[in-house]
Amino acid sequence: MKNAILKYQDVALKIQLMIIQQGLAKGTRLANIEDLINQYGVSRSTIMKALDRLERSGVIYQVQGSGIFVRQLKKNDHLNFMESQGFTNDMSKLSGAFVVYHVDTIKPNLYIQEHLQCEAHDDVYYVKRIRYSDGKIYGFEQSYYLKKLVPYLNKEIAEGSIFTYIKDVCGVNVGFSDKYFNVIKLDAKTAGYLDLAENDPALEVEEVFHTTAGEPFDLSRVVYHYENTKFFIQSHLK
Amino acid sequence: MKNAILKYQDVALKIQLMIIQQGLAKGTRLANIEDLINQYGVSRSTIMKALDRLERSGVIYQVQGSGIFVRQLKKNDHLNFMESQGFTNDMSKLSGAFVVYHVDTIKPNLYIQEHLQCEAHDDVYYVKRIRYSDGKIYGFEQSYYLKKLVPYLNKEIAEGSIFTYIKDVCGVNVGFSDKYFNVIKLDAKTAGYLDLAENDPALEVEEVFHTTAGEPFDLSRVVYHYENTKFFIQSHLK
DNA sequence: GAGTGGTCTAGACCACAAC
DNA sequence: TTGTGGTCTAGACCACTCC
Repeated sequence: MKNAILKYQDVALKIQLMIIQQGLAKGTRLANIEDLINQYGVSRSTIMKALDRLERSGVIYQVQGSGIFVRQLKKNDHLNFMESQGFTNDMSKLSGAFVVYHVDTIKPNLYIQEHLQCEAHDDVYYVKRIRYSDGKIYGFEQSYYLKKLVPYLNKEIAEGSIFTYIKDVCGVNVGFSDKYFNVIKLDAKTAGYLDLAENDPALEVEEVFHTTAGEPFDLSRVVYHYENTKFFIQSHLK
Repeated sequence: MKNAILKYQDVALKIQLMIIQQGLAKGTRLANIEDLINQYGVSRSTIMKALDRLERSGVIYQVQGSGIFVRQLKKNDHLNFMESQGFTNDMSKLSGAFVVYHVDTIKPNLYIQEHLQCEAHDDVYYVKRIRYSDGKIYGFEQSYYLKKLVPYLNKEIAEGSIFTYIKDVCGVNVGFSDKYFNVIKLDAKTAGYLDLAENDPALEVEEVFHTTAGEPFDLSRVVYHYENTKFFIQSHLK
């Protein structure tokens, strides 16, 4: 038995739902903290924590001495770069699918060993696939999963959300990730996968995912199609 | 008189400093919360808030039931994509400089009006400049600042950190930003600024900065040199 | 000055990890 | 079972905005 409902998560969810359902426009002022306390029957700190979460996820912004306001500008044609997990992210809403080329068990080379903090004899799942959506190619992914933490994987699973599987079935708790990215000119082979020409531009993203316990379990490299993918990040500098 | 030292900021800073000064490696366990409370003479909540900040900025990670550990993997050749403000960001450490082409007062077109939520008659500063560092071109920036909030700007100021100026001199409190980006093929003109060829790849980042009060004050478009810039983000999915 | 968000405290209790 | 981080409370007081 895990995941008891935390009050601040519950409150955050309800406030967000309320904003969406009522279709509140950007800049709309919400109830003040005192009212929220009474409305949800929780302590001030709990409300503050809920609001903190909503603020960091870009739903609201708080202005000291003034109020709490709706932020909310969702560009549906842009991918949320912070919430992309390996590949699955927002696109789950779309009608997309994967074409899976490989799901193999391999021995990691030095580069993979270093990033996954494992030994040469440890088994690693190698997944190679392409993400489609609405008939468009979004990107080409090569991923390495530590078998120690992800004991089983096959083509069928890789045709859906691997992360959902990893979390729900393997019981892996995803904690944090390091994301490195840069722009490249495509080589002939990768261009072929993306249905683009050699030397066409692309965004190359390499990411290492860690469990909440700090163990790396997935090294992922995604090359995104430059015409079919746009990204956004809502950041908070306060 | 503003910016009284907040305890949680102070504690966060001291812990981070300690990690750096002692050169603690990734995975090193820190003192437990009880000890931190005694060590810094503050309440549990204050410690927790300090740790929360450090966790979100990628310095540490906390594992329930186990401890607090150093995260810290700074790739110095990568720019922190979350902390890049218009342009200034981490590079401030470098020996870099700007070449400023324009600092003009203009009337905003419809596109700018919409993003800065202003009227056609409002004055806007238009800044066009290039970022150099170690003899390399990092990127080409075009920025629009609302004169209402940034009453003065000139070429000399634009040769340094505009954001530092805006914060310290104009008293603008930077709150949050919306960042949109994608990969493009360079047009001839922009390629010229970056010392690249037409159709070479580039990362195009458009960002709208808001004050803590939620007012947009800067619309910025930066095109980064694909060979000279790499980025990283340390994210927290918990 | 009234109203609103932000900081800080002390302490109870819960959830998870390691032994 | 013990230790450790995480949640939640009630309440005092501070900092800022707006009238």
